[in-house]
Amino acid sequence: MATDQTPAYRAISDSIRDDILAQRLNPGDRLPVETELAERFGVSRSTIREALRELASQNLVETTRGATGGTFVVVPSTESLSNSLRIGIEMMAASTDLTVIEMLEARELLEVPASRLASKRGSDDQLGFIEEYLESRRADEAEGRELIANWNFHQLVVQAANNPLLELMAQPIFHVLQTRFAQIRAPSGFRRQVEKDHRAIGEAILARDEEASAALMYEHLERLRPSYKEFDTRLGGR
Amino acid sequence: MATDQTPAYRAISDSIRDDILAQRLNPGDRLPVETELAERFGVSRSTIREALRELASQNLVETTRGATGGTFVVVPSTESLSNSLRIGIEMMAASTDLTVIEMLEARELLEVPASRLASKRGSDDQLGFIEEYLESRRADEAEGRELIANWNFHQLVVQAANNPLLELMAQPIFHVLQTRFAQIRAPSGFRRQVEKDHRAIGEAILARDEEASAALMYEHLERLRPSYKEFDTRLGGR
DNA sequence: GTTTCATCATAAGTCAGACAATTAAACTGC
DNA sequence: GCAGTTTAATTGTCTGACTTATGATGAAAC
Repeated sequence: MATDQTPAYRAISDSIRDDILAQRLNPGDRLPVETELAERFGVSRSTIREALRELASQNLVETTRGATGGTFVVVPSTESLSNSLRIGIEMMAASTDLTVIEMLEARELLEVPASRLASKRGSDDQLGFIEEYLESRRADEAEGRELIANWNFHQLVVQAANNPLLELMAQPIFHVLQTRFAQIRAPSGFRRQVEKDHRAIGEAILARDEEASAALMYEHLERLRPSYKEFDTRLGGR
Repeated sequence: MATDQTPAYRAISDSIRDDILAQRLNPGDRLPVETELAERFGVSRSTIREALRELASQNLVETTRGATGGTFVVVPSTESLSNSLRIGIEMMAASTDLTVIEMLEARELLEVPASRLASKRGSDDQLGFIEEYLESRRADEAEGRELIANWNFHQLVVQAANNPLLELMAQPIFHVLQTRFAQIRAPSGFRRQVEKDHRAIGEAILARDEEASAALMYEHLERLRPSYKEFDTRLGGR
């Protein structure tokens, strides 16, 4: 006799997830309280709670305590999704499943078009942020400050491309590469080159020159490739 | 006095997640049994279990029952990650955060280079699968069968590109589009065109003609765009 | 010796019921 | 009206028990 196999909490979280995906439950909706869910599904409250924890960590629901509390369906933000994806990619990168070269390839694939799209349809505000960034970097450099927020540039470009999926995918890859990279002191010549590239790309975007910005982004990432490769092997990379 | 705010189960899952990401716990490692974790963290077993459910649904750990059971750190498979991502994208698409056009844009961004890469470095096996697919479709058509497994083509191409990240990202987007699309009966002329495009792309890949396959994939997706757009508005899309 | 089967030990899965903590709303007194 | 207090609702946590799945162990059969 084939027995259950899948634990009740999993079956329940699957069932509720289906309800959400099929839009029988919509963002903002409040689920019944835990005791009622327990009754409905014919299980104990602990089991229900375990099911809800699964849904919560998939960014499908949120719970709050107190009188007006409860469990609510949420629409996952780009940020929360991006974060989950980042963790997954980090794990894959830590095992042998994913090389730095592959990450760089994917990054190029996303950011070159992102640069083009940012030039094409970035809002004035978004381009303003890029301009601000360039200016603040110029100021930093004049005063001999180190690079702190180079973190921002690629993020700003991708955001300006105005496609949430692009942001969602590019962000985690960039973050993982950046984190690995940060463990090693890059030679100052390298960093200067990065600054220079960023400025050139940024200015092309500000001039709304799609092809130039894409080409410059491509060159920039290609220039990065050997360095990443080297740092990778130094880290005992694969 | 600011009290806890974050529940214990969250704090604990965060803590264990940190251990995993910092590689203090590695794939294959077994966590202590629940009762021992409970002691260590000074909480009850239920709280530990809720923390573990969170980690499990992020594909960071797996639990099995029985004598040799326990909780094990796993490296998330492309498939499980892809699946989580799909759900997130589905949710975003169901709310107003993500349009079909944006998905199609992202898809083009991924699949055009994927086609190029597949031509360049797809293994003989991978190209063999594509060939098989084309043949089976030809057979279907000869016998007047409907399209069943057109589902496969794009998947095969992306896999042949041999970059796990590409697969990870392209798959969910494709799947979400496909699911939406499937609700509507496409005119047979449209489906015939799709078949024709697939064959042309596939043959270019088999000939290892990078530029041709990329160009054909681009044209193919561009051809799809107005149809998706139309179907989208018919569905009350945004 | 090897195979087959029953038993056992171990770990997760589930349950019931209680109490604690948090939160917003309702109430009270001024 | 307003400030402070009470209260009700809901999740958070604990305790301790029992159930179920599953590999290991050892005994019996071949």
